[in-house]
Amino acid sequence: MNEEEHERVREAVAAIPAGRVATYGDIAGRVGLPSARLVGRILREDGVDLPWHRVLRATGKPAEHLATEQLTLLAAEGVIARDGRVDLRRYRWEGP
DNA sequence: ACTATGACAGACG
DNA sequence: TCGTCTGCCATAG
Repeated sequence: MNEEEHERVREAVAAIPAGRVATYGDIAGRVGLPSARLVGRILREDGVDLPWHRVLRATGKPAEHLATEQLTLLAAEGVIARDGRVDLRRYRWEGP
């Protein structure tokens, strides 16, 4: 991993509008990373100061250890979760 | 060099 | 729709 990619991932995440969400895979594809796992790794490192809570799994469920807080933050922006799962068809951000 | 470990995703039954 | 299995790829030990 190089700084170049970290930087683009941060931009991509920062670009997600409030009230919308994206999946790890969406971000990976958008910045050209080969695996969605890498996005999670990057957010684990410098996710601080970014709207990381707008990034979910492809299933609409957040990562286990973050579930509670992440869903709270999303709810505060109007993103409602059903049974701990967000409706991607409705909130997914497809870019500008 | 090898194995285990994840903020993951897609295929399958 | 859900649980499981397999592929994924950088890191750590």
